[in-house]
Amino acid sequence: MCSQHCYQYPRPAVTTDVAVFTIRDQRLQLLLIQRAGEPYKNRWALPGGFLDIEEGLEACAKRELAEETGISGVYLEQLYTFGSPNRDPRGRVISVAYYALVPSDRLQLKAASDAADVQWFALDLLPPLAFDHQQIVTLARRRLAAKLDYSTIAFQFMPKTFTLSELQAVYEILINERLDKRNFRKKILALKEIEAVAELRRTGNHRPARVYQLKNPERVDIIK
Amino acid sequence: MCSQHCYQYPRPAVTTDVAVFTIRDQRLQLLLIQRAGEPYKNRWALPGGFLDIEEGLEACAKRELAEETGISGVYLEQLYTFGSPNRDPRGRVISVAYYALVPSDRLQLKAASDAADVQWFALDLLPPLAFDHQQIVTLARRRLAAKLDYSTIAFQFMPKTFTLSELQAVYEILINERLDKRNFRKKILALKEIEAVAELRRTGNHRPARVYQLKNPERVDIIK
DNA sequence: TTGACATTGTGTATCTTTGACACTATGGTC
DNA sequence: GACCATAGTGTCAAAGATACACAATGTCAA
Repeated sequence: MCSQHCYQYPRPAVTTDVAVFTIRDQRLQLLLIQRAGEPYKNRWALPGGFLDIEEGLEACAKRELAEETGISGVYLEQLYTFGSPNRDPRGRVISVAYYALVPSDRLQLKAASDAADVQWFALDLLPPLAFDHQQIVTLARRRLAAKLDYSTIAFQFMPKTFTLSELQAVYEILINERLDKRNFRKKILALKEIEAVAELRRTGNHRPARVYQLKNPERVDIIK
Repeated sequence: MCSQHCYQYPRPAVTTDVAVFTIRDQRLQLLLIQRAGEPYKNRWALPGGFLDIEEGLEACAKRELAEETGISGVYLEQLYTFGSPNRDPRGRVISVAYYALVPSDRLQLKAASDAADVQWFALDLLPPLAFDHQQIVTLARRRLAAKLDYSTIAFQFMPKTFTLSELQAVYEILINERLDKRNFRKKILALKEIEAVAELRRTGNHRPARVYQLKNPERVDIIK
């Protein structure tokens, strides 16, 4: 018996999956959802799902991300396409993987109803993941590290306004290394990507910090 | 009436396409095939075709490349996945694009029978291409240019053995700029990726050149 | 055989970039 | 007003990148 959609040759199913990173509690963290159904029931997995037939790939990634986690309007970039014949026990499934970066002031996940099954995890304490999702995460982490060196991608983790110390903390977490304050500020300001705003930020009993914002918040530039 | 393969939800077709580059006649060139059937009949297009249901993505790219052009055993890397809903008039088709680099001593294409429809084109003199293939080519060219700076990818254009002058000529073509001979040699030799072989190369009435080969011919290293 | 030719192969000096390093400025709190 | 905590600032040295010119070698022809 035939289902509704029939083709002369067999076709793989196509999904998108998204590795969503943020910086939370001074750590690089990844957003996972707990699978409700088979296969890999109850395992944690990347948000994602099947491509609608009339929908662009990036649109699918954005839609699934919004539906499953409530996140939208964040930096999103295609990562790699995974298509091992055996990566999904249900049959042939091609996954176009994306990664996304969420600023630390946008961590609120979707409505409490099923918030239990959406959760941030520190990247070095991930639970076992469904499918080949660990592979996707590893590749995304590598790409992120590489792009730090030659692009302004790290700015995508920042809220609209931030201090240079906050920015430095983000870089330090991402590369897992301490940086020299003076050299860091020199290098960042030389990029001419950020500008000071009028306001100062006072947090605690010490000198307040200047506050900066991106000149082109959406844009990620290739530098050097 | 149903064809043989039926699914509950509609599925896109999945193809791979490959942008194959080489250096020929002192120019960067691209391999194209002329389409025999509709759509875009008689237009030039990238080699590629539909994914077999049991076949890995890279395997598909390699198979199509071998079938359509006779080329195999060359450097091949996944580039990007294109999936605009309207990129193919036949319906929804996702294309996983690859790019490949062919050494200049392996330019012989497949058997003469249909050699007429497989041809090298200088990259700056491409005919109009089918589908969104021009977009794929443009992206591949950009990736290639970027990788020149931070990897040893250019070596993949070289035959097994080559002189430093030949290598320099390849770099000059790729970046479209003259390079200083002494600085170039210094930088290349510092990579420790190539070693001299015993032989010398004599071509013309002048001093013969030392001949080098890659220490790890398959490998492309990230440098710096 | 020797001189002209064409290309190979080599070193140094300068400039630019990167990295190391420590103290003063400012506002809050007691 | 003294103490505390973090913000903010400049210089010197090392390393890396760039500019630059001539001697070495084999072929060919006279």
